[in-house]
Amino acid sequence: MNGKSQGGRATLHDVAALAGVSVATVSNYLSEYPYMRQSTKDKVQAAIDQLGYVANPAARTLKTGRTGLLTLSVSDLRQTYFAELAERIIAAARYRGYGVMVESTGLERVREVESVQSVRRHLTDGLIISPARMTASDASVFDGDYPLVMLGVQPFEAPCPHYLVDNVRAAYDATMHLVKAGCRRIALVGGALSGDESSRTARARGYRLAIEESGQRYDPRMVREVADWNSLGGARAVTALFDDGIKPDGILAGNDHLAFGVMRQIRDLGMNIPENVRVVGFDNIDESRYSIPSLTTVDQSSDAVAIKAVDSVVAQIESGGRAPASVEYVSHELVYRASSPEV
Amino acid sequence: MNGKSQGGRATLHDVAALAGVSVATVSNYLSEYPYMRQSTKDKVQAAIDQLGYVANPAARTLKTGRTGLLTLSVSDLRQTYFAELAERIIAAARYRGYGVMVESTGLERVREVESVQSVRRHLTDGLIISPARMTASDASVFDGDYPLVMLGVQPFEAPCPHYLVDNVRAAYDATMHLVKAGCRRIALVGGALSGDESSRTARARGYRLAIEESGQRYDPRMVREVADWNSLGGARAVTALFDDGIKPDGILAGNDHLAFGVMRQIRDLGMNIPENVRVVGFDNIDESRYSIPSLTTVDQSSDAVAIKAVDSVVAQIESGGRAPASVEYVSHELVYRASSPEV
DNA sequence: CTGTTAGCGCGTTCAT
DNA sequence: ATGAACGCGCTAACAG
Repeated sequence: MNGKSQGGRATLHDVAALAGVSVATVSNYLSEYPYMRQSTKDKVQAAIDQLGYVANPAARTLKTGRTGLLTLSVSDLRQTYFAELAERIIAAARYRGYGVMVESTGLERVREVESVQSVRRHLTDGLIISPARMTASDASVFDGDYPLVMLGVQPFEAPCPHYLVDNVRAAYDATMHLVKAGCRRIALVGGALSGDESSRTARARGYRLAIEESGQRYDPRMVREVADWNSLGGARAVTALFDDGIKPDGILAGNDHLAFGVMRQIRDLGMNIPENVRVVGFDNIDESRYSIPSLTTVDQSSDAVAIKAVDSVVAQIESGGRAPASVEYVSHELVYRASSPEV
Repeated sequence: MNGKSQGGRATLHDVAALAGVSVATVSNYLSEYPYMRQSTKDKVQAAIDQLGYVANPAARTLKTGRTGLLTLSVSDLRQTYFAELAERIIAAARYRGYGVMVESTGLERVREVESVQSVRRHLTDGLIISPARMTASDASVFDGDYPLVMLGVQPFEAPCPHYLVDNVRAAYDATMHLVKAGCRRIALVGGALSGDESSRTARARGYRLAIEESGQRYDPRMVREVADWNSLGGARAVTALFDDGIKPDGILAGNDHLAFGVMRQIRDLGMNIPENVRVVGFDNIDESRYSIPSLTTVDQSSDAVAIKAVDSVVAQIESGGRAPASVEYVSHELVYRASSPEV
């Protein structure tokens, strides 16, 4: 009862036996060990072909401690931003020879915490996580020296490399653009005035900064929180604004889906974009190029984020441990389109 | 130099040593072996807690042959349909105790074929794949008895359980709805008149069937192929139709994104939806509920697909092999909204 | 240049 | 009810 007979799967021993060499030789061949006679190589390759041999990754992992897998933990793949990010991270990982196990946590704190287990239990070699509900009190799950990269605004200091867009600055820039374009009553749809530090609160701060710096009066009623970040949420926020007697002439939306709804409602109220109301979104998702009108939006270069994140985890994996804490703001850029042309 | 000392990770031996029992006892405890003295259990648990012991999945995999992972292979997560499908498959797998490694193949045949390797090499326990570019000549990559589920229309017979929407029927139903609503010049944006069997060709057949059966003249110029399935592609197809002197009063789009672009262009040409032109989409993505006007579309119940797919692979994994070939059409349903109300 | 051997950490007999 | 010992398939020393 040798390896070959059970399960039909050939092992290194089977290959070695068939080729008439030792297992070490086969292993050497597979790791492209240079000092080998061509005739030996040929024999081994022939045996491999004949048996259809493929190495058992579990055995390799047990020996080397590497799985060749990364974990990506995001809150919801149905959010276009995350889908696009995941796509790019998978591509970047693939390019470096890694597979990606994707965890989706549905904005639930417990599941965010649980999603860390895959690395901690060594099911994967490293973790890229963009938590949305974890707080400083959960930070202990990041104890350890496993490779880790954090993405997005967080209410705590990440004990690892952390890549994010400067949301305060991005919202400031977007708001300033509206100011310069002549808007005097600028609303923020999807910001948050209070609560744990998040992209929502950061954007609200940037918005406020720009409003005050430009000498306009800051009015908290101009900032609308939205529960569901889809078009409907955006449309409803617009309705609420007008119902409250506030008539904005410029609207910054928390993401592009909200902006689509905002634009829809503006038009349904009989106003024109950008003539009566200018609209700016966040994320620059593919669809923002094709909306009516096409959407001016803040590009967060998720492509750059993906590459930086993967490069960093992979470097950590190869160096055998956690990299020191650091914060890097990836560049953002306002992409001008029809909903609020450059001035 | 016992296990504990290297890498800081506790092993079964460390736990056994600390608890003063043998490794087998600890293993028994972990597998909830019933015949055990309470005092022993307590000692073991105490040692586990003290050491923060977690089993090494690689060693377990080597022994049991199970990884607890599935592979999901789709063409592009940026396509909303796949993002939503992936989200649901991850949720269904999670519910059954499995993780999901996601492969994105970017509509490249080679990468689709490569994505099968993760199961074949036993990196994961089973594969759910929705290939878009593979042909019958690639079918040999599915040789073997590894757990496999196929999704979507394919130009070959899948050697495994296969779940898909009856695209011919769905397109037929959608087209018939337009016919019954009084449309006399119905166009198909995103169909394909020739080429390998795919959802595009199937939908074109269903469309044609309905047109001919309803006594209308079938005109191939009414079927527009589209390279990029986004709003812009849909808008351009509409422009092309009108440029060719064809003035449709009903348009069936290959997916919702195309439909959004179709609607945009219709409106930009000064026509109203649904008064002048009715529009129907495919997929029922979240956004279709919020568009202007909201979109009548074919729901493919990707939730049902996800659950069936995961249930099937898991059953195959647990039974130790490939399930026999079978084709199951999951139900589809026309969701009526403003772009073409029910008649 | 190639072969021998000792584990990686766990599950699982078989004794006791 | 518990322990001893082997082997899953592979890699990495080291020996020759």
